[in-house]
Formats: sequence, structure tokens, C-alpha cells
Amino acid sequence: MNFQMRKQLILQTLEQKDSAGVSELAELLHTSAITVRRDLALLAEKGLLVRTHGGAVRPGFAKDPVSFINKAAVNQEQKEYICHLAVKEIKEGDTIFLDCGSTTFLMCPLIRHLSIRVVTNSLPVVNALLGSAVTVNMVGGEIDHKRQAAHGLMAAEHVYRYKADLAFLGVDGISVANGLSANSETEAEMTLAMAANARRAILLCDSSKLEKDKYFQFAALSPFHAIITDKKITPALLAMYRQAGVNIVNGESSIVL
Amino acid sequence: MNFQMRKQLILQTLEQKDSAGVSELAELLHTSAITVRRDLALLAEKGLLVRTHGGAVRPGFAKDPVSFINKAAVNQEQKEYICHLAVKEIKEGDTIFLDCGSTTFLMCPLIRHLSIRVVTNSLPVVNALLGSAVTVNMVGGEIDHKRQAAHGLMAAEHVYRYKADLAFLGVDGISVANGLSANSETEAEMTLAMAANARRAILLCDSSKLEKDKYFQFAALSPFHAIITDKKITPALLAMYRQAGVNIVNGESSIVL
DNA sequence: TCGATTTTGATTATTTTTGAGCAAATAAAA
DNA sequence: TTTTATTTGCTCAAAAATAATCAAAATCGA
Repeated sequence: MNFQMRKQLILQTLEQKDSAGVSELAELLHTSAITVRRDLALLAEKGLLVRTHGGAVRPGFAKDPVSFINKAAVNQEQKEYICHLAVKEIKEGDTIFLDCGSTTFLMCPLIRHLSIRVVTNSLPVVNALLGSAVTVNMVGGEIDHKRQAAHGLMAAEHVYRYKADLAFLGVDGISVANGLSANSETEAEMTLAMAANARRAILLCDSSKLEKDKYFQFAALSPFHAIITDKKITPALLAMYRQAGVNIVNGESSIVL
Repeated sequence: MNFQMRKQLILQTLEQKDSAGVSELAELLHTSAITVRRDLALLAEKGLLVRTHGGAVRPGFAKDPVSFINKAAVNQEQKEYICHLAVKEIKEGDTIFLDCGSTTFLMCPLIRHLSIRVVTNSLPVVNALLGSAVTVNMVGGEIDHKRQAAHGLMAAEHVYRYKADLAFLGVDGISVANGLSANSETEAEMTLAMAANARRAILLCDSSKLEKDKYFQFAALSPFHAIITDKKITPALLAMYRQAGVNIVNGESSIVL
């Protein structure tokens, strides 16, 4: 097993899993940890991957892997289920908006093989889709470090230049009484811009966020085509939303989008 | 068993297995290790395979998936020297354009501590500056996977919305006779847009690229404020550029920007 | 067959790569 | 915050691979 072979295997592993640990790679390559570390250092120098403590990640997943990926891990199972439902709505050739939530990020592995166009303000989404069949369009503007995404006036203007078939939007809170709410005004602006320029705007929202109001309320439920949520939603809640005329889907109901 | 037959078998083996060891091949060819090594050296020279320690791999197997950062390794020492000179031009509070070359990428570690605003179309630059004192503004548009950067009409429009104090621009080729040249038209468009909207546009160009013309010529030298290059430039070339009225700097001359 | 040229193989010195132990640095936990 | 546990970079030594040199063997033309 020479360096070229190891390099190939390491990069291949990262392509599949986005990240890998040193000891894990050492076992895979039938070699010692120190050799793996040397290889990783070499590949990192070329920018083919980014070192982390204990391993390496694909370039782009680097920035703040802890906080971002951690956030993705909260309710991950529900979020993945929601993504699964959401992806069904996409047809080949579509143009879609993806905003910068952790849920939309989890959609990326599921759409890499599709010949679609994705317009997004999220850096992790861009990085996750690069090199795939998807044509990626990054929304420009000032980058918010914490959210790893572009926001602001320029970003909104960028979105208004495009029309999409679908918009998938994460929200911090939804309630029948008060509509959509967010933790920041800048995020709300992007959500509205994408919703306004898509034929269908779909909210992705795991059941823990339903009937929770966050500090900034910015839109009614009516302009949005549907809410996709998970199985943990109570029948009572489901009924309540339907009563209010909201098209809410959790994969078990017979209603289709 | 002569060379032609061995060559055939070696290449055939590589085709099947992607890689092969010297001793393994020696056994297969019923010959000694030293002969195999001589054969491999000969075939490597023709580009039919790539040598590794202990064997050889199929060409293309050794190639890096993304060629961008690879370029950073070429002439790295000269490029770092150029960056060092370039950074001296930046003042706190400045707004600067950075395009997507490997040289501008190497500037990032040197400017992370500065309270400046960077507008760039390069994803690696964005990633390298995130979480630093720098305010990052990403140019939006369709992302070119190979260059890891935004290009196109939307990207150019984005740049035209901003005014910068400085633009640092990598170029593929420069010559006194033909001015600037690039390997792609899209890159040239970004270079021009940034140059047009900066008070001072500075070309970063290691000496190996001087007096080299690439396939697409797109600008004269005159609109650019200066060229920063490295010490390896010959005195004759330096004189020739100065004769032509170009402000060219390599850190040793007394001329300041 | 002879002698010259090329190719191959063996030996040795040099280089490259690898692995282990240990102090310092970093992240996680309390 | 301090403490604890990993992880890392470093140096050194061992192992593997290589280049260099020279001798032996094969090839070839006359």
C-alpha cells in the first residue's frame, strides 16, 4: 500500500462520508496512525481536505463543523425523514431555492445525483453539492459567520433575479395564530425573498418547532404552499392546522402536495 | 522475455489493478527487481504510468480530483513572497477585491487579523477568511466547480455594485506586447469587473508567467496600477517593463507603489 | 567464431518511508 | 474556569526502496 493508493482511498472515503477519523483510516488502510496523519497533512496542504482534530473533513465542511453539524444532529432522525419527503417533490430539470437551515443542509446528499439547479445562500449547502450533478448558484452578499450564509440587501436582490420551481425553507418557529417566526431578521428576509420568487414555497419544520413562537414574527402561513413535518406530530395538532386551512404533510396522511 | 513483452504485461497489469509493486511485477515477469525498476522508469518517462515508491500506478490514478489548490503548490515560495509584498499595501478599514487565483488564496492567512472588508468570488478564500477579523462578502453567481468560484453575468453585476480601495488580481499570463491573457473568458470578465471598480488594481504574477501569452487576451496593461512579482525576474525583463511605463515591483527595487 | 554493444543482475551506499516513544498542544468534561 | 483525556508534532531508529557502479550474460553483425 503506497501513498497514491492511500490518497485515493482517503479522498474516496471523504467523498462518501464527508469526514473520517485518523484511527478509522489507519484501520482501513492497514497502516499506523502516524502515517495517516502524515498523509492527511500532505493532502491538506494541497487543499484536497481539511484537517480536524482526530481526522479530516471534505473541504468546505471545515469552517465550524462542530456547531453546524451539532445543530444538524438535533432531531436528526426527524429532519432526515422530512428531507426524504421533500425530495420527492423535486423533478429533474427543476430550479430550487434552498435556504440556510440545518434541515435543508440534510437534503444535499439526497439530491446530488439530480440534474437540477440549486440557488442557495448557504455555504455548507454549496460545499455539499459541489462536484455533483447539480448546478449550484450561490447567492452573493455579506457572509454571516455564525450561520455560514449570505444575508443582507445584496443577497435579497440576488434572489429576486431568479425564479424557481420550488423553495425549501427552514423556519425556527411556526404557529397557527402568529404564522412564521425566526431568531433573526436577516434570516426572515431571505425566507421571504425565496418564497416570493418560487412557484411553490414549502416549509420544512420538524414537529418540535410547531406552535413555538420565536422573537421575530415575519409572515403569515397563507403564502406558503405546504408544511412538511415528521411523524411525531400529534393528531390533534395535525387536525388543528388542517382546520386552519394549512396543507401540512407528515408522510402518513394521504394528502399529497 | 524482452522489453516489449514486459512493457505489455506491466501496462496490462496496471490497467487491471490500478497499481502494482516492483517485487510483484518481478515475479510476474520472471525477472529481477532492478530490471522492473528500469522498465518502470522508462514507461514513466513516456507518461504511460506514474512511479511510486515500491511500484507504479496508472496515470490519472495519481491525479488530483480538483486542480485548483494544486496550483497553489506550484511556485509556492514565489507566490508567498508576492503575497507578502501585496499585503503591505492594505490599510485597516480598506475594502478590497480578491479574485479566485491561487496567489490571492495564499494572501488569506496574512490578512485574517486585519479589520477590512473583502469582496471575493472565490470559495476557498471565503472559507479561509471566515471567523476572522475580516468582513467577508461573497460574490454571487453560478459556481464553477473546477475553479471553486462564482462567475457569469450575475457575478459581474454583483461586483459593479461595490467600490473597493484595492483589487488584487491573479493573471495567467502577462506580456508587454499583448497585455493580459487568461485561460478562460469567464475569469477575464471577473478580473475586468474588479479592476474597473477599484481605486487601485494590482496584478499578482509570479515571474514564470511574465512574457507568456495564454489563449484569451483581454486587456492592456495600462489600466492597472502595478504588477507585483518575485525576485526571480531577470533585470532585463524588469527594465523592459519599466521602459514600457509599467509599474512593476519585486521587493528589491526602490520603487514603491 | 570473434569482438563490440546492449541488456541484465548483484552488491553497496544513499534516500525515502514508516513506526514508536514522548513532550506539547488541543479539545472535551467537570 | 480547571482538570482530564486525546491528539498531535517531533526526533530517532528500523525497514524498505532506490540509484550507482561494476561484472556477467545475451545479442548481433561480420
